Amino acid sequence: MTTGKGRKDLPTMMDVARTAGVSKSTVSRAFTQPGMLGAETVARILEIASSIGYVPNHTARALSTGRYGNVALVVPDVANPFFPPLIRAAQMEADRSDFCVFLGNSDESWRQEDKLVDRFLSQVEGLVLCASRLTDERIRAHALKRPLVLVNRDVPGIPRVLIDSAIGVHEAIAHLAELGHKHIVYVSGPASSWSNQQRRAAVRLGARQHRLDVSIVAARVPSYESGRAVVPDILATGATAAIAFDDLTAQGIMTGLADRGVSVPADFSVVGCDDVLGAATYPSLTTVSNRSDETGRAAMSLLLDMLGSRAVGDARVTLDTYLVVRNTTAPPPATRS
Amino acid sequence: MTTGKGRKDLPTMMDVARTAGVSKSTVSRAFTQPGMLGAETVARILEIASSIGYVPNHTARALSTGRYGNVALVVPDVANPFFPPLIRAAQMEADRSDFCVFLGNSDESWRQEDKLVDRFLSQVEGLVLCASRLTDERIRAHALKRPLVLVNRDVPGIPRVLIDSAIGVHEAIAHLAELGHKHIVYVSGPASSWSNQQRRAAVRLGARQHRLDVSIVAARVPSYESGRAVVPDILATGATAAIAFDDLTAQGIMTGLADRGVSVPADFSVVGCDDVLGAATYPSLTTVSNRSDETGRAAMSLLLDMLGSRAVGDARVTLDTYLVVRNTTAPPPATRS
DNA sequence: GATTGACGTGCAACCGGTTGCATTCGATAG
DNA sequence: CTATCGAATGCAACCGGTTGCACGTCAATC
Repeated sequence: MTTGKGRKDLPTMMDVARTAGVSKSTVSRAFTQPGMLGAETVARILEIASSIGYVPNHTARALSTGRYGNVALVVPDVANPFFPPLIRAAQMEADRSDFCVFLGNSDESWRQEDKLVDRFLSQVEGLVLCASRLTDERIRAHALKRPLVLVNRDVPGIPRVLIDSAIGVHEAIAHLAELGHKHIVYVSGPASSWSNQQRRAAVRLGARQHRLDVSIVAARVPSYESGRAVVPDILATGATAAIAFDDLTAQGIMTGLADRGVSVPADFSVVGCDDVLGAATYPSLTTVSNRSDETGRAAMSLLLDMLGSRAVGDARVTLDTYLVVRNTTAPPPATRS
Repeated sequence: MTTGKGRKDLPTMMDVARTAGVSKSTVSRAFTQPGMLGAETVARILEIASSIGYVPNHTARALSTGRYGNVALVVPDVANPFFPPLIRAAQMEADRSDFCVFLGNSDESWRQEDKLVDRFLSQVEGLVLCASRLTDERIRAHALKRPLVLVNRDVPGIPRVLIDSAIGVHEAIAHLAELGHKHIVYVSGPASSWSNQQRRAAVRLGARQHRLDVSIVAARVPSYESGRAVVPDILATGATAAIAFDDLTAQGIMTGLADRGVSVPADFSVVGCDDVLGAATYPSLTTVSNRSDETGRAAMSLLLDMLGSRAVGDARVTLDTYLVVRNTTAPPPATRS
């Protein structure tokens, strides 16, 4: 009655061999090098195998060949909407090559991440670390043991895939400048984030080129709440438009503005980053889109290339971003009428 | 220069044994049954081990013990916002017991799901299948080989964790009735979905109890777009409030209503399901919340219990839902002064 | 002083595959 | 008729651990 247990006794290669009247080796070869065997032998073995529900044991195979057929993917927070599309794409890419993927959630902690990597090391052929919290040193140490690909983390010598926000941010600034804005504000994310640093720099540069004033307001963590919380600071700058570190922050800002009777985009323009919300906000959010799915796919693909012994050298893939104009940007109030 | 390769040669147990001047077995025991060895022997071995960077090989251990230390988690779509919190919670729960988790994305296809399960079988101790697309028969077959827990899928005899929307939906209806609504509409999701069937039934029952008229409008797939698309149908029913299959659909409906100049909640009330958007919409969405994270935790916990040989019998865990009132519900226009 | 037992450790088989090498056998060549 | 060769298959070692059992040592017991 109990449903527990029932494990272990999966049929083994010996079971197949015995009922087929051949040796273990032959069964093995029937699966791995059918060409080496007689055609009808192979057919018979496969037939028997599937009839008794035999599936080669991944673990045993891995032990003897060293080819685990597994890879690991580690992210800081599965629930952060930026990651699911990335995870999904990486997943499917690995699947195309019949790899199984371990998922690790570092919970924003380098200790946890280090623990996970160690746990994974002995059963994967390679790993992808997203926005890793580890030190360069630890990353290099791990990369010595197994092929490693980084996402949004730039460590020279380690293959990495980076989302280059510069282009999209420049487009956003050009867009705002064209609408007539003269003073904008960048609402920054975590100081330690590579992406944040890059975006802030891009805003500064872009603003200079378009002769816009730029203020910086710090939202400690990237979230809806913190976006909502910094609205007073934003309004205090006198700016007429904001570029937020990410969409969640932008959305919080929109709510905060609405609470104060500031209408978007009539009175104030808002631009997000990451495009994780699609057109789902109201008004729908103008944002810098970055194809996080493509990022995941590229990283996994790069890793698989390394596993295929195709040397990738000091790969540094960057992915472009682009502005998606929706309905939260408009000319500043002063320009009207 | 190339960063590829560098795999394999992780230090082995023999390496440690050799430099420690002991046998393989002793090293093994130093890790698994330290109490059986001399205290200083253990200390020395562990010291040497960490100094040469030795970590026990998960795969080899699994092969000889049959305890893989891995579990698999399969979902139809990682990118569906309902799943990430669930995945995250299941992840962390497994981690507490030092289990690694494989993530599988069935891509809404039973073939893909079946393939993944077979791939996982030989390297996991058990698996959690979320909203499985497999037939009862296949599920039972797999459950024979490895402990299996289902989420939002009700197969008698197989342990399962189900989100019971009934309570939350009833609360929602009571809430709408109290506000003075007389005619509501349920915007349904996929016909094949267990959750959808349950929610629709709950709406029907609740409406009867509160003597409300209820119409059903079908949104084929649960998405922002389809929600937006069915707005004309919704308005055609003459209802003054809608309960949507999920939050994405609800959000699409809100946008569709706004496009037509129908103001929420002044002219029309909207209630979502799943609470995946938090308070991030504007106006913030009243919704039936369901703690998908707790669902993931419970399912993984149940699986681990089974692995611990604690028989769980024909477990059928149901999780309650509850209404979260935010700003998309208000009295119907007619009721107002 | 011999017996007993606890303790610490080594030996070797085993988990379920893979693979280099040896073996068998029929066919073709000489 | 025999030497040769290639195709098909078996043997056994190995991957890196785990674990039942045997062995040796030393102290407590009679």
